[in-house]
Amino acid sequence: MKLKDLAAELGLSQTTVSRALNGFPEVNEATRERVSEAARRLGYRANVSARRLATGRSGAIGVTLPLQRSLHFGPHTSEFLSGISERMAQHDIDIVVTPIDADDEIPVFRRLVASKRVDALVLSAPTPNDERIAALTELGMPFLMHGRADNVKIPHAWLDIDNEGAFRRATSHLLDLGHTRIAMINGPEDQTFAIHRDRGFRSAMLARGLTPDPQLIGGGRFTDENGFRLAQAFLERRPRPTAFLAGSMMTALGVFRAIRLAGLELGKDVSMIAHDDVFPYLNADNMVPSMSTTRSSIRAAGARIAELLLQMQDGKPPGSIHELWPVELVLRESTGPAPK
Amino acid sequence: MKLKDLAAELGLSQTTVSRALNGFPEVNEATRERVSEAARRLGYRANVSARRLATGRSGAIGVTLPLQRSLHFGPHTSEFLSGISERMAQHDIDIVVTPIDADDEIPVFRRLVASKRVDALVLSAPTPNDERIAALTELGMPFLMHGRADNVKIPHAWLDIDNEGAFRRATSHLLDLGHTRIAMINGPEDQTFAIHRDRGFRSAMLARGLTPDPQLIGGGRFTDENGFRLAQAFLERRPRPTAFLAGSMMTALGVFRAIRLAGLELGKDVSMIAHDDVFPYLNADNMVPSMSTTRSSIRAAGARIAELLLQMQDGKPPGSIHELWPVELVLRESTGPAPK
DNA sequence: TTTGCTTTCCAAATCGCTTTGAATGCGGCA
DNA sequence: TGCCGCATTCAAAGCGATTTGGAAAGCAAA
Repeated sequence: MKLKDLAAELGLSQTTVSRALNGFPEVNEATRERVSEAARRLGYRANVSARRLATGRSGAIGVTLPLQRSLHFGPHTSEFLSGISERMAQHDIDIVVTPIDADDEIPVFRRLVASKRVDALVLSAPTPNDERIAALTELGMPFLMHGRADNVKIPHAWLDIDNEGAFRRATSHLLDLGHTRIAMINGPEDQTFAIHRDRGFRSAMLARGLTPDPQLIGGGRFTDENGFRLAQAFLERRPRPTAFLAGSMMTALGVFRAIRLAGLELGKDVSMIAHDDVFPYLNADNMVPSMSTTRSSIRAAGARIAELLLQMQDGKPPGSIHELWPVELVLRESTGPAPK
Repeated sequence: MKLKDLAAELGLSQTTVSRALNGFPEVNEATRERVSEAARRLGYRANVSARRLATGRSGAIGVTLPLQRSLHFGPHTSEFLSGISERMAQHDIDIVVTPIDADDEIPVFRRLVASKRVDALVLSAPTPNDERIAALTELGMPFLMHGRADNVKIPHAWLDIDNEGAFRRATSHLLDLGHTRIAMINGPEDQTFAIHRDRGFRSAMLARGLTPDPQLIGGGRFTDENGFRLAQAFLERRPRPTAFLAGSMMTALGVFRAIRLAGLELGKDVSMIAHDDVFPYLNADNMVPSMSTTRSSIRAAGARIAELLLQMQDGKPPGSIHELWPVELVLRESTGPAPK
């Protein structure tokens, strides 16, 4: 069943049928109704390839799946994709996942652009001087950055959460509770979100006249293993830290284990605040003790990114799209007053 | 830069250029070389929409992202997608993720088919009488099931892991260690993989003349919360179970917590074997105690599925594609002899 | 009746590729 | 010389939509 058939069936021209279905004003309402009804009845759907060729737009947006970085992007993927795709499906826009080696991103972009495979891209995990921004801008490929690159002057769209503010507040709270030896288990050092968190942590400490102990700061992948190793090392220092900041729920699990293994009790001997991206399968509320977190739904971010991309397609200039989301601080049982 | 331009640049016809680039035999090697060189130099890439329209194939395969089921599919997504997409990228085939409400899958399939958006689909999480199989077969849309539907006679392609065998072996091993009160924390009861695991568990028990205690069997989502709740309830029974089988690493985390909270030691007072899909961010080896697992890489499954889909596109009949992967039993510290 | 607008619909061009069917050049053979 | 077969190359016809530039019909005003 193609447009031609449908038009023949209705005794109308392809033009009219096409316009009727695509909501053009110059077609009689009665005709439009008749056309839609027939389309529904006969199960007609426009061949997307043909439409894409004719309109010059691919009707798809690309989401890069960084293979190397997948170690820390991993568990986030499904939530993020769900958020984006649910919204896009309503607009009949495809989500194409494109695996990318961190090594040769730019050539891949070049190919994507040349083949007109996607109308826009969603990038993740920016570094401070992220060179992808310049590359894509030059190639004329619209994109939205999930996160922020710090030092890039080129105007571009981004959506980020307030990592710095979140960790400043979390740190301040721990300081309020009397903790002074606070350990920080951050993410990969080259990522801006980790840098921002570090900045928030430090500024809160400095505001109280405290200097963060570099021996109590670690970074790396968001794996439980990494959390465990770092926490274990930190706990061996004397005086030992009385509180932990963890960059993700995965690392928090590892820290948790290290604390227990050291014979300490979380929420009493040691406090912890972890960042929570709100995974449905790993709930901070249901841990024992329940985990205090800085919370921001990555799924919601995905949905919003979809919305913003749609606006960009409608002509909204990328340079005007900057969203910085506040992060909730949710206090639960894993934080308590510093032991005397 | 389009085909026409490239052809003009070279002083050749579009036909020849197209054939040269697509590896047809009837073009002179010298010409082909000249064409490829020019294409490379000028950064030519075929417009995918045009190609798709001309060939009638979409050059994309769809991966359904079940929104409801995402609770247990969630953490697997990125690994699975990476596996598929890495392989497909080499063939210039897009991976389109399609969010699907469990409620109205069939209409979505119908639309997918009508719009010729994808050439094939990957389905996940089958139920015993999975009605998607009949629907897609009728619609003429090729697909590959990740998992198996039990009672469906229609020939179709699938790749599954030997859940029954895995859990039979795991159970047998626990029995060998002297455990007889074994608790089982399975997945969602309507899913075949959960049913198969249950079957493996029961058959191993029955083979030793033991009847599984229905009070020690639970199912549900693969969340740490669910694992925790069920394990806690099971541990309150008397006599209490001395061993656990957990359906996923997420539930295992919950079970772990419940065991600890009950003042018991994993690997000594209580044993556990969990199923491990090999997430890079949650490593059974690095837990304390390290976790004995039934292990099967979901990423490898994704890669293989991509391979099989390619074979299907080359004409291999779906009914001939059935792969049942063995599952490793990896013994670590979480399993020990049953306490006296 | 003619003219000038709307409203509604249409024929044909176009998007950039693949593919069919035919043409060209050339050496070999009768 | 003339014909055949082979290796190459080409012109043009699709693929199925959108879109441009009218055209026909209906109606009001001149």
